[in-house]
Amino acid sequence: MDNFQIHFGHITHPTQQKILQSAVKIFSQKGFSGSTTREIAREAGVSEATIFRYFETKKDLLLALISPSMVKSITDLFVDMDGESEENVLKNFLKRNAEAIKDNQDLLKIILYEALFHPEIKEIIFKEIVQKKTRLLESYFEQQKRDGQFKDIDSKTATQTLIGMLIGFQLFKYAFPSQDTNPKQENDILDDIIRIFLYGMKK
Amino acid sequence: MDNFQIHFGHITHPTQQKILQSAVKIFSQKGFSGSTTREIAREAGVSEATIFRYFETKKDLLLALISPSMVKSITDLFVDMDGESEENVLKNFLKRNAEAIKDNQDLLKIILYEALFHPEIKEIIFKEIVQKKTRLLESYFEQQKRDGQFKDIDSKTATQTLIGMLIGFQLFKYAFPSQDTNPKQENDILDDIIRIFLYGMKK
Amino acid sequence: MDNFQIHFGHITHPTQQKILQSAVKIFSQKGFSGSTTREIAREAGVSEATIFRYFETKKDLLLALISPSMVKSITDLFVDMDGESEENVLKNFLKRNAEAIKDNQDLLKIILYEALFHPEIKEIIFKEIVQKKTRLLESYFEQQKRDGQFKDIDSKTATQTLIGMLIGFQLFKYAFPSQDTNPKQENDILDDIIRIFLYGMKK
Amino acid sequence: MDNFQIHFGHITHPTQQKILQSAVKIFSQKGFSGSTTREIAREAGVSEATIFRYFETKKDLLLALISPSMVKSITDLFVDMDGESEENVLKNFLKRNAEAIKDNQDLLKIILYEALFHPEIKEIIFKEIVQKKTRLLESYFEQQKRDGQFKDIDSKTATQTLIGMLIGFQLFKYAFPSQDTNPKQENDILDDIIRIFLYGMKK
DNA sequence: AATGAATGAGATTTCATTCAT
DNA sequence: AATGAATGAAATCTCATTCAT
Repeated sequence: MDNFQIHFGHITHPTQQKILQSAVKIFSQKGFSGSTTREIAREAGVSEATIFRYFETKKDLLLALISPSMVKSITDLFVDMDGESEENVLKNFLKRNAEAIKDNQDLLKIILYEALFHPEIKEIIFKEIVQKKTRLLESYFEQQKRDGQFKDIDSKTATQTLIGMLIGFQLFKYAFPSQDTNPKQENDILDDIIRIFLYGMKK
Repeated sequence: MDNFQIHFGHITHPTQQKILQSAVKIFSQKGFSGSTTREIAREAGVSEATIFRYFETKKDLLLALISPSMVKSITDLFVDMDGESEENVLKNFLKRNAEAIKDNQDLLKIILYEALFHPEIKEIIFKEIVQKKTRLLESYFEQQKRDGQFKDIDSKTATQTLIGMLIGFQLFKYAFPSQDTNPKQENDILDDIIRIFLYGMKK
Repeated sequence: MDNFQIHFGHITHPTQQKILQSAVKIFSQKGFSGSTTREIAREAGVSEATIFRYFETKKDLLLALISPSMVKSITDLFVDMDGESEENVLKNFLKRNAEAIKDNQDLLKIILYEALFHPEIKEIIFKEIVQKKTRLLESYFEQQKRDGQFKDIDSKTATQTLIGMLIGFQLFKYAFPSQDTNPKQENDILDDIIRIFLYGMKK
Repeated sequence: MDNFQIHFGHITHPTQQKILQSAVKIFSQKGFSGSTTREIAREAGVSEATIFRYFETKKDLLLALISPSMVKSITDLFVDMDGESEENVLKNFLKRNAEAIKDNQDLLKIILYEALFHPEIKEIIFKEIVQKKTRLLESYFEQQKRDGQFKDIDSKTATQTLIGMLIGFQLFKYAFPSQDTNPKQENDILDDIIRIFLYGMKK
């Protein structure tokens, strides 16, 4: 609805595409266990039997959504930290990530929440998302410290803090949207977040 | 297991207590939809019929865990912002919340996950947790700004940012615990987080 | 409600009385299989366990309501056919029966419905109600035929016909009461029924 | 068993037909609440799950039997009052109805008895059966009165009386069949009933 | 390639009944 | 005499999955 139509690049058959898209929609609304193959089939406009032609089990359907290649295609979009100033670098990073999150909110919702109960999903997240982002930021912070720009604050902590800020921003934006938690413009909020973080880090 | 035995203060009957505790354990491991009343009964050492003597439906069992009074008893523990210095005030706040989270991790996991799919739960969280913490922090920030201590950064944003930091900290601590994401001592990490935030906010 | 409080004469204990009365109420509203001992207990203001102190099984509770002595106490009220004229005799008969039905409608509803599914109840009805009424009427008709008052119509048929008329009257009165099926006064209707029957039978 | 195989005209699928027929059989033997879906499934030679493929709930299965269209198909068979003499007209009416009842006894048993506990069923009976028969007879009686054939007896009462007679006849025929309540031939009994009624009504 | 039909296994819920107090 | 607590057994209903076409 307020979501892009995800295209599952490595999947060829249009029926399979429809099923995957419907699964994203239903799973994100009701969770994996709370969804039925019947609903997904109905949403996709196919019979339940058809789902099982393409995916051996319901769990396989979930895992197809979260295949490493799938996750990679989301996270690889923005791997570089660039920009003319520190402020710009971080702002670019946050903004690109905010956009990637926005474009894939339903899928991310599924991934994050099902990770709680499926270790293999947690593993994928950790390897494909957490570690990558973490390393990227950590090495950036190390660089800045070496250049004498940043305080001597542990880079892991700084990384987790920044990611936490991003998550907090998303949380209030998506989880409690109508409740006017913050009337400011998204862009201004991101600017403020960066200000807090940067001035906190800078010498 | 790695969790305190929660005591549901307003519940009188020991059997009911056992059922609630078992429900917390099972729901937190498999999610509400993924759990069966049979498992909960087995865990509690009672028959399934006994569960339904105390809770009309499975959903009612979930809601009993998340009753406003329940949630209140968690969140009301620490309502004051106090301490001799700003640093101390914030550190106290974060630490107390970190402890409250630790003591109730299973229950919080359930609440956060199920809030996604049950609007009435989201409502409770919003009213009993988000709004309370938010207001507390916001008024503290407003005070600091008035006193000329803090920069003129939007208090809502500052609040969301600080909460995000806390969430980030928890996330890495609980979601990816074994993966040595951060070897530093918990206390030191909190100190660093506060340093970043405070120096970001201070004039 | 619109029903007398039946008193189960041979029952001594007040708790047992209450249970029987509640059973009549609930069974008549939902049928035997559709009622639960819980409802009956609640209605009687006792615990379910108490019901089973007085009645070994739920079925025994039903049978206690329909014990021959119970049924006898209803039907024996009016055993004579008397009156100064044929018209009066029949009218007295119909009226007394209409009253007996009115005073025991809930119990009769139960008896009639459950007779369908419990042969032992059907047996009781047949012996205690049908046969008695039937014999009474048949011998009256035989007498009238012998006296040259009535046509030579089979007495069994006449009996069944008259009873049918009474049932029809009751049916419209109780089954479709609000639907204004017949605005006339009850007494006038009975008069008309008797006129039809009597003029049909008389030579 | 002693019943025609009802064909549910508007239902297409043979499995659904089998289920409906089995439901008629079981419900008529044990009542709705006293029957289990397991028995019905066994009788129909399908799994319980299959029943719920065709009928969302057990109650829906009951209501499908008593759908207005179903009831209509029974009662619409005989709507005309015709014949050369009054005697013939009434005899035709009673006979046709007696036949319709015979052909659908199990279903009628269900309808009549469940109407006691399910207002929506009572409603259907009233609209589809009672009102139709009632109107038909009432207008016939009005006509006869206008033609000077019948006494000035209230037409509603006359109608209820005649219907009562028919019910009485059926009752003794079906409810106490083996007990030799009436050894006369069915046809003769109907003749007698009509004689009583007609001579009761005629001027 | 797609599906209508069917179901086994199991989930939730109900309910008559027991029993210790 | 009465009941709160508990439950075995069964009832209704669900759902992922299979299979013949």
